[in-house]
Order: sequence, then C-alpha cells, then structure tokens
Amino acid sequence: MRLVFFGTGEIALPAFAHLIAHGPKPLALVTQPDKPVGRHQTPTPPAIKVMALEAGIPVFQPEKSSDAAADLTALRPELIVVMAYGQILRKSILTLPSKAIINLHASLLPKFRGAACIQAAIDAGDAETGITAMHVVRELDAGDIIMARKIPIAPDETGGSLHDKLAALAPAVLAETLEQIADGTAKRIPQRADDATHISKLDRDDGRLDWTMSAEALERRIRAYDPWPGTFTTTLADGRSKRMKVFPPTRVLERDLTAGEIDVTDGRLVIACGEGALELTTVQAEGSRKMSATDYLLGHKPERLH
RNA sequence: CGCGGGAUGGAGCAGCCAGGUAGCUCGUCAGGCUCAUAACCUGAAGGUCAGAGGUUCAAAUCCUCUUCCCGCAA
Repeated sequence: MRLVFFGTGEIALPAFAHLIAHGPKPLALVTQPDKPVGRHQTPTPPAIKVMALEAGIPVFQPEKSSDAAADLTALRPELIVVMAYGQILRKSILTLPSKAIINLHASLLPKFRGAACIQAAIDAGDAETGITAMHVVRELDAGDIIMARKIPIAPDETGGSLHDKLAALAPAVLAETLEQIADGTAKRIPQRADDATHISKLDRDDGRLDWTMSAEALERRIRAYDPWPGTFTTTLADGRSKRMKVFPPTRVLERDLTAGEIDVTDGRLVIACGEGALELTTVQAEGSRKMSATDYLLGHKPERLH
C-alpha cells in the first residue's frame, strides 16, 4: 500500500512509529513548518519530523497543505493517513490518494469534533473516550466512521495522561483500519449530525479559572487543561496582582463561602467556588517554581482572588 | 540577543529603593506540658546572602559581568 502520513502533534508519534516498524512504510511525511519555540524563540522542528528523517522518510513542510500537492501527486499515494496535522486540508489533498484519505481523531465521534477533543472529554466529565478512524471530508471531523476504540477516563485523569493513553491506542486502531481497507471489509458509518459537538482550539487565556463555576466543574477543568493550556488565577497580595498557576490534583470540599474567597486554615489553601470549595495542593506563583500549597503559604499571604 | 520576575540556614519568603550586628513562617534536634493533637511552652543547631570583579571606612543592599530558575509571548 502506497501511503503518505500527515501529522504534527506528539499524539501522532506512536502511530507513525508503528508504520515505520511494521509497514506500510510511509512514502513521505507532511508536517507543519518549524516554529519558534520557547523563551528564546528558537525554531524547532516537530518531533515527528526528526523521527521521519531518522527513518529516511522524505519530509514536506508546506505553509498550506496544497503547496505539497504536486510533490505528493508524484508519489502516487493510494492512501493518506492524517493525525493531529494542525490544519484543515485543502481540496487538492483530499482528492489526491487513489483509495482513501483517513483521519485518526482522539474522541468518540461525532462528539468533540475539533482541536481540543482530549481536554473536552475530561472537562465534560465523560466516563470514556477513544480513537475514531474516519474518512476525511471538507467539513472538519465530519466524515464517515470506519471504526473506533474506547478507553475509560480515570477519576484522576489529566489532559496529559489521557493524551498519552490515546497516543498509545492509535497504532492498534490504525493497523486494524488499514487491514479492513486492504481486504475490503471497512465500514462506512455516517455520523449522526444531531449528536455532533464542536470544540474550538484552546489558547492560554482559556485557562483562567472562573470561581463562580462549581467546585466539581473546576476540579475537572484543572485536570483537563493540565499540562496544556494550564489553568491559572490571579491573587492580590500587598496590593499587587500576581498570576498563580494551579495544578492538579485538587479536592472538592463542602464549604459555605462567597465564590473566590480564600481560606488558609491549617496550612491548606481552600478557595470557595460558585458551589462548594476547592482545595489546591500544587500551585506556582509568578516568577517562582511549582510548589505545594503548604510551602506556598509559608511565604505568601494571598488576600483574595480577582 | 522578544518582554519581564527571581537566586538569602533543610522548605517558602522579608530585608535591597534611602549601605552600618542575618530576620519571618515552617521544618530539624533537645527538653517541658497535655488523656490527646500538623496543639502549646522553652532552648539549640544550621547561612562565605548564586559566582566573579568593582565602588566604599563599611556591601545581602550600589555598579559591571557570568551561571542557573521561572512568568509572559510563540
């Protein structure tokens, strides 16, 4: 099978590695251009690009996916596999492979179409999520489903841990999908559009905690958004406003206080929410490193949140 | 060289602007008290104030450089 892989995010690494190790070996990798990363803005290649180059696989990094159309046409791919590419594919790519273009998506479609599907599953309090293999169409994540595999979401699941589990699940889904396509048993199950939900991309500001939400919802959000985009609040101490990152785990408590009020009894950092209260165990003050709430309180006297 | 915060006993911080005996909260150790406690009381150990150079009678504090940590941004 002549196959080309589109992917950028780390979640695609195991699936890509599986193809390199067990075949069909990709004829090419298409990934996003190197981007400036980190405090010093050093241009850094995606990890998957490094993996491809080590395996001797040609890499294309077009600004727009269509810019690679001519190069890819020359490879005469039968199949394109897409996972966490990071861009909506142009029509010239969708029609390029002779057999099919499929996508591995980290949710149980039609739920959570879009970029932040992993965080959304935890944030919503779902009991399970999974990897869905489907055909790529022009509408985002809306194509016919070939198959899906489920995994449970643990009570202490974080966006990071779930990301890793789903990444590890992807190779099996991909292998089975390829097998079914090869022997002609692959199904095409249309998505029920009425059940579809769409999740837009998260940015850092989405991590600002809204203390009028219930403690349960905040507890889930703090897990869901760890490590990306992370959650934070701002404290007021000595008349100065400081950003404070908040990390899981947190604990939901019964308290009857005004939302946003801080209670530091017994060296524990408890913040009242719209409903109930949340005990923070791990925080990071601006300019400082991550530390336990107990350590934080030894030297900081947060007066209130705002 | 994108912008900014920071490095002070084992932990978290104050002191720096206006140079002049190393301070707070906690931990550790010893003793006391209590039926009891992440309670309380008493005492003790523990720091060449990140490193190097400079200014000064005198530098944690002012100046210069270096190393490391972190927030924003991407």
